[in-house]
Amino acid sequence: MQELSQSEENYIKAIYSLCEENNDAVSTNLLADNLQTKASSVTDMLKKLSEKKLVSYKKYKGCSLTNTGEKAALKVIRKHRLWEVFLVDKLDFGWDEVHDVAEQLEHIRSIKLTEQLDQFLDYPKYDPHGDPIPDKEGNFAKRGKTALLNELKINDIATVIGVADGSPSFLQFLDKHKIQLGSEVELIAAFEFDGSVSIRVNNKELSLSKIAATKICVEKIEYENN
Amino acid sequence: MQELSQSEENYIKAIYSLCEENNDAVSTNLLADNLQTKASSVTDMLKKLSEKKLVSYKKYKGCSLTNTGEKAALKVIRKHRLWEVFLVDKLDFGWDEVHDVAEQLEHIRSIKLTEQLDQFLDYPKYDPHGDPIPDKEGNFAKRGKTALLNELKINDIATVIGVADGSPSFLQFLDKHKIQLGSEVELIAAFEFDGSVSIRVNNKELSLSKIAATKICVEKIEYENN
DNA sequence: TTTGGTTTTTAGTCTTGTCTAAAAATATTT
DNA sequence: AAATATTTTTAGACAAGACTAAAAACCAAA
Repeated sequence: MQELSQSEENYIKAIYSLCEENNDAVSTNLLADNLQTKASSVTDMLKKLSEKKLVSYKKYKGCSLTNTGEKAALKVIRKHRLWEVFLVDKLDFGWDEVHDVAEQLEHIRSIKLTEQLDQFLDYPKYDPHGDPIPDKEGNFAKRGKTALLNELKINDIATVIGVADGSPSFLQFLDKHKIQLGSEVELIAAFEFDGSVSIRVNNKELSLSKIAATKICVEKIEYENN
Repeated sequence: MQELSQSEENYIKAIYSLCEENNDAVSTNLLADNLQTKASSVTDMLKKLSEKKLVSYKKYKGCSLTNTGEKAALKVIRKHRLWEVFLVDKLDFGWDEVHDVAEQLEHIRSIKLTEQLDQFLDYPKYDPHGDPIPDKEGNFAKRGKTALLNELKINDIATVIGVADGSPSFLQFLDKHKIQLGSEVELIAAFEFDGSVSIRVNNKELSLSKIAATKICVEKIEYENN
């Protein structure tokens, strides 16, 4: 597998995301918009990536990734998301501050670095935004049922996988209650009159307002099947 | 302070090191050698850096850093060495495996990243090779007396700040005996007939061969003065 | 101080990735 | 289906950073 430049990696990554979103070939202009560059630059790069068999591209018809290209994209995405976890979990970055730095760190070339980082972070399955982290082979952890905390049923147990609000005040709030990525929570009660819920976290009971509960993304843990 | 390209940072860093070493202006060829590039490329870059007032350069006379240039160099060196500590301490890299990766990581632009990393690593003063880490303002921790473990006197207490051998077998040896960067060691006895020593580490006594003792760099902890 | 050798600089070219302006292809509207 | 609008591609240029080959400056020895 050939070495890609940072620029090439950025294109591949953007194509991957846009393809997922639109379930379709990606247009030149959309890519240009996304990468904050000009359409003509995109055309040039698409030719190059097409040469390298990373992208399938027909003039005027937009582009999509080949298998090889997709693998390359997943490698970059894996690194990006692992670094995001690192920044939030270990360096106390806010969930909203991580993107620009991760955008740089994702291009560091070292397989050992990536794998050791993964281990150091205890093999996280989701990044701080709740997006799944591909494994070494590019497979996503098949994700369980994702929901907001307030959508759980009584006695459901779930893992915190992200938040829908990165404001400092909310993050401080979570911090105070020791709710982190990966925390296990159990829904004990839900109160209809104000939408608040009671949960068990860290073996303690905690009451959350509706506002708080709707901002916490969780993945239900299923015990019976599989 | 202007943004520097990776290439510019590499030049500045090299000039800094070579200036320190030779206590003199750095010649074009020496720089070219050091950076694995050609003299003509160096000349081009020196002109550019001279423009930017980072380097003082007179044709045919070699170059050295201005104050601004030195500050810039120390920032890069700070990042490089912090990342080295991270890789060795947290990701279990061998002391000899870190350089290439740190060479990439040192260019990541984020003040917050650097400062949080510093805190996360508990404000290390030396990197795994025993080189001092400049602080935010570019000041080195004024270093205590550096020595090899076998040069200590009986009852001396010192901190492990590096090794002179990065081979896997030696690193495994250190690992087994729980000798790490920052470990405190006390010399209990030195045996002349074979050069071996007894030390206390982690509240246990341990005997080291002469070969091992001469490969461990330490900094003596001085209690009485200062 | 002149000759020869080394080092450094200049001049010109290349690659990567970008840009603008203009041309070509595709879409949309009437 | 013709006219117009939009999108995409081409053509040509530029900046950064590197290279080769040749010229210029410096150094050292006879």
